[in-house]
Amino acid sequence: MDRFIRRENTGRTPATEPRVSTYPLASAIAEMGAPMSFPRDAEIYRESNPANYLYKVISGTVRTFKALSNGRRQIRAFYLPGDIFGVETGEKHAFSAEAITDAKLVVIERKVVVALAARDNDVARQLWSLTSRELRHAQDHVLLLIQSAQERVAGFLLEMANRVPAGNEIELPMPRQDIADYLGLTIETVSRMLTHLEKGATIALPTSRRIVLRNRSALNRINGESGAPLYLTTS
Amino acid sequence: MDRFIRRENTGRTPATEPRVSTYPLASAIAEMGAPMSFPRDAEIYRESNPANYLYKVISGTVRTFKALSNGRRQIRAFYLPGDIFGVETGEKHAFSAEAITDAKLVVIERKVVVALAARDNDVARQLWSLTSRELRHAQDHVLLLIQSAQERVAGFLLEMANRVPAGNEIELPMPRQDIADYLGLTIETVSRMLTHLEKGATIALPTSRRIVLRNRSALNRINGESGAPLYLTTS
DNA sequence: CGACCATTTGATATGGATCAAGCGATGTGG
DNA sequence: CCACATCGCTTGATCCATATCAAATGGTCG
Repeated sequence: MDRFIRRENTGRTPATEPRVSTYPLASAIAEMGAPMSFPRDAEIYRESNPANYLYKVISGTVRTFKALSNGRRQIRAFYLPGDIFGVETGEKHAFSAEAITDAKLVVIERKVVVALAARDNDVARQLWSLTSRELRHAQDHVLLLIQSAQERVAGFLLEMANRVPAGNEIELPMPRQDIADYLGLTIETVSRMLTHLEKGATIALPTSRRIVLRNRSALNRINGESGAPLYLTTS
Repeated sequence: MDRFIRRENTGRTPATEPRVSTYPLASAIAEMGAPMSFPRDAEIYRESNPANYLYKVISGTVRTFKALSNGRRQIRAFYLPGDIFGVETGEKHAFSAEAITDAKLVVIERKVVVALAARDNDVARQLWSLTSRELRHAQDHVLLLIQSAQERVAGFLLEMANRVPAGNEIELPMPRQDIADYLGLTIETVSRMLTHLEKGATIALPTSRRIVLRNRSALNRINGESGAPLYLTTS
């Protein structure tokens, strides 16, 4: 796959989850998956590569994206610890995946999971549910993209805040360029919208990567529509 | 549901498909579904209504959309004859559905299909596959929305042309406003892009609803990236 | 300390929205 | 059957949000 990929010292993580889990997919990944580490900006897989593996994020952040002809890039999603990605509808990946920060993943062969799903309805249902999550996310993404720059940035912040339920402070793992490519804006516009929100006391920016939501209802008001994006966390 | 809905004279359509079909979902719908007619602009279901039915388009065109707070509207998809819609990930519809033209649908209870899926893996797989199609479509939609107005319109025309494999002439069932709401543009911009394409001899517009693709490769060039959207036809 | 990279800030350009009017087809009533 | 109202679409003029181009700032690492 890539020169950056290397197997961990295979000291299996202690099974903190019950052996007969209500989440058989999660257990399967935990028990049969291989831990792997990727340094910052390493490629995990590339668009049009065969989709032979599923990935679960243990630590770090991953982006999936599509590179466009004109050099632009469309980021489809960010995956945080606990998220599963790489579930493809076809034989090939439709997007590329890269580590945004140093990341630890657990990797499991697709065919193992598919075989499991054939025997175990719960696994099948969970796979289907992963696709559903992706669908909901893509639909929310569409909704974001038809809004103004202000609204998109507000929506993005709320989305991230919902995924990291750690109060009102978010540590953004990704650079401005990634946010811009996710929102279909330029980094300059993203930056301006953030400083504008800061001037309005809606957020604070202790550092460029750390964002304090000082007025969530104002953000929700800006965001207007679109309801809480349930998002891609493994239940 | 709605005052417009009325059952057909229940003369079942003759089963042209083999009794033991390779598409058990399609047969189930054909055999157990109820035919219904909707006049132009009739509501089929509304956002947040319980999602108790699946729908298959027999004739006519359907749009699904979300109404936004500011009066705007985001059209998610157009469904043509043969397409199945109404498959929801949750208990409630996330979008509303309306007939764009007079439309004949076949309606089947969700729980019937779900029960069938529990026994028949093929049905389950087909349901999953419907979600996958929707996902692919939503992803293609995202890709459209980050492009220029020119590119979006070109992409839309190619998408429609791929779905109606009737040569180079498309009969658009929807008004400009629907196209605009699908592409996140205004009707004026859509109109301008079309006349611009016409002036460049890329398309012809015998009537406002009828579009002749005179130079598909030029359209593909404008569209640039994004690969053929496989789209939502029932296999 | 100095180089580098990410981010912010500023000045200007531009694509698409908005506002407004005209046009053509369709349907209705006199 | 024609005149007129209506509706969907196109065309034109102007405005504005965001892109683009350019430079300054700040933070990080050798």
